[in-house]
Amino acid sequence: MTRRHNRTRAERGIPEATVARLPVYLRALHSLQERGIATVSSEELAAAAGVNSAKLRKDLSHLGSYGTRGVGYEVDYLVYQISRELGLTQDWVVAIIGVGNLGRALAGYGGFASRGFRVAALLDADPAVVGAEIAGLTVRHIDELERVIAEHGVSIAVIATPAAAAQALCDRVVAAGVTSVLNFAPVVLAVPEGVEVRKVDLSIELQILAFHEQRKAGGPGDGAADDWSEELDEHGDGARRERPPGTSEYIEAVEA
Amino acid sequence: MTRRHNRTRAERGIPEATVARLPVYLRALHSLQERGIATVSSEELAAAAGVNSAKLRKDLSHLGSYGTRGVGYEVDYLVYQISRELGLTQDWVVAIIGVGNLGRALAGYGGFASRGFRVAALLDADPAVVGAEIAGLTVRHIDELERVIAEHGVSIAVIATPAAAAQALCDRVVAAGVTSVLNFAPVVLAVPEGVEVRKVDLSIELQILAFHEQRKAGGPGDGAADDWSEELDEHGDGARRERPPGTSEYIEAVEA
DNA sequence: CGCTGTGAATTCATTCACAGCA
DNA sequence: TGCTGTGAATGAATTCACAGCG
Repeated sequence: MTRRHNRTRAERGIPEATVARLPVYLRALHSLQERGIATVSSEELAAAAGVNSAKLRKDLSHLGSYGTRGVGYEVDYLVYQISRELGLTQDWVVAIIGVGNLGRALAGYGGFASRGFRVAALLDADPAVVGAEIAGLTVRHIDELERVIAEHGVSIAVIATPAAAAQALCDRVVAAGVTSVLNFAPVVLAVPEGVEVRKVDLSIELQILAFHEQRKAGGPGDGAADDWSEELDEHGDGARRERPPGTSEYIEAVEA
Repeated sequence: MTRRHNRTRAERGIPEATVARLPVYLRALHSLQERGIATVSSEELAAAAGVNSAKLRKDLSHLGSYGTRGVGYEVDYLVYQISRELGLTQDWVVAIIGVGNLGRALAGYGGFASRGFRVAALLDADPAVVGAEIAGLTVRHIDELERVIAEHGVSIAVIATPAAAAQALCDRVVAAGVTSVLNFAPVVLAVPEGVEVRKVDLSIELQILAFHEQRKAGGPGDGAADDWSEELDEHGDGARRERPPGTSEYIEAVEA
């Protein structure tokens, strides 16, 4: 099935880097739609998306030839093509696992409901929160995970639990047939071939910012000696720097 | 200042891709520390971090020669070197702007406090939330933004407001001297040269997952016709697909 | 003419494979 | 011997620059 007429469609496979930018273009295009703009040039759209125009054109060329030379792109048409390419013309059923602070924020997040993503279930292990109604859904107990996934036909699981629980829950959702996972817990999840995991990690983003911030201030270590082994001796075997090391995992990513 | 003795340090500049992975290595190393493991090979550490060992070794080689041939890396030492490189041996003062669901989740997030990041202020525009105490901090009014930034020496701003407010607030924090921004609002922020912005966008992550999920199911469009202009005629100029387009921006990213 | 679409050139990142040191 | 550290090889992404079409 699929591929009926192959007009100009690039054969197989859009580069990952391009896929990651398509949602950004889509958002910029929606914003143009709202302002009633019907046509846009690569230069303008690129500016709105925060990339340069050559990159934008190359990205779009991977989807096909959807522009008009000398004119630009028709906004509505491009919205449709990108949406279709991203799979947003169909609905995806999402379950949120872990209804702590973050889980709640996600459950109430407009972005989920608004464009092809339907949050169908919230799950948690804490009896104090099971049964509560959040964002119009009743929180189910984690024991019901497999049943809930089958019941609703969940295809994307969002993991917003503490680090310690994440891998076991991931294993369970995968065993139950889910092949896409969005992970907010600060662990590297191991999954079998064919399962896609994406990770959102606040701590990592901050650390990357810190790196650049430090670089601006002039090189690493700022004041600390570069030679460590000598200091090790000073301190005995402990080898501690400014702060004592954290007691446990970096982050406990929310939990009710 | 800085660069005293230049031993084996790679001259200037660690690749971005490497910087983005250092926090992952660091977390894996912390986990090893907790388990009392003193030494680790590139193979083991790479497995824990979810990368291959050649990549890990090359990444670490950008920091210097911190391993021992035939043995591996000393965990404590490597933790210190990576921390220093990332700038985690000093404290960074963070302000969270927008105390909606997400802002609250962030304020309570262990990862901020636990490793060099100190949340010093919460700000919001909503009078109903200003003055409230959240995670041990009193929420200040957004009018006080500049004062609060100066007062606490904020160097990283976290923007967790609705999309519409984000750019204006970003301009203000930048004008107040902040050069690192972590943006949760679904907009592309424009900033002057020298200011670093990182973006966390839940909607984009989901869309990328949807793309891969769709690909597994076999090509885009799944059932929808590929030729669109004909359908355009059918529908008049509206050109709407399955769902009506969202009313406004994709996402309103939280707000009290 | 003004713009898109795209080969060619370049830069950046990953992987290979092994020399060299502990 | 067993590992790290790294040149060299490969592959991916970006950018350049312009041919070609509306």
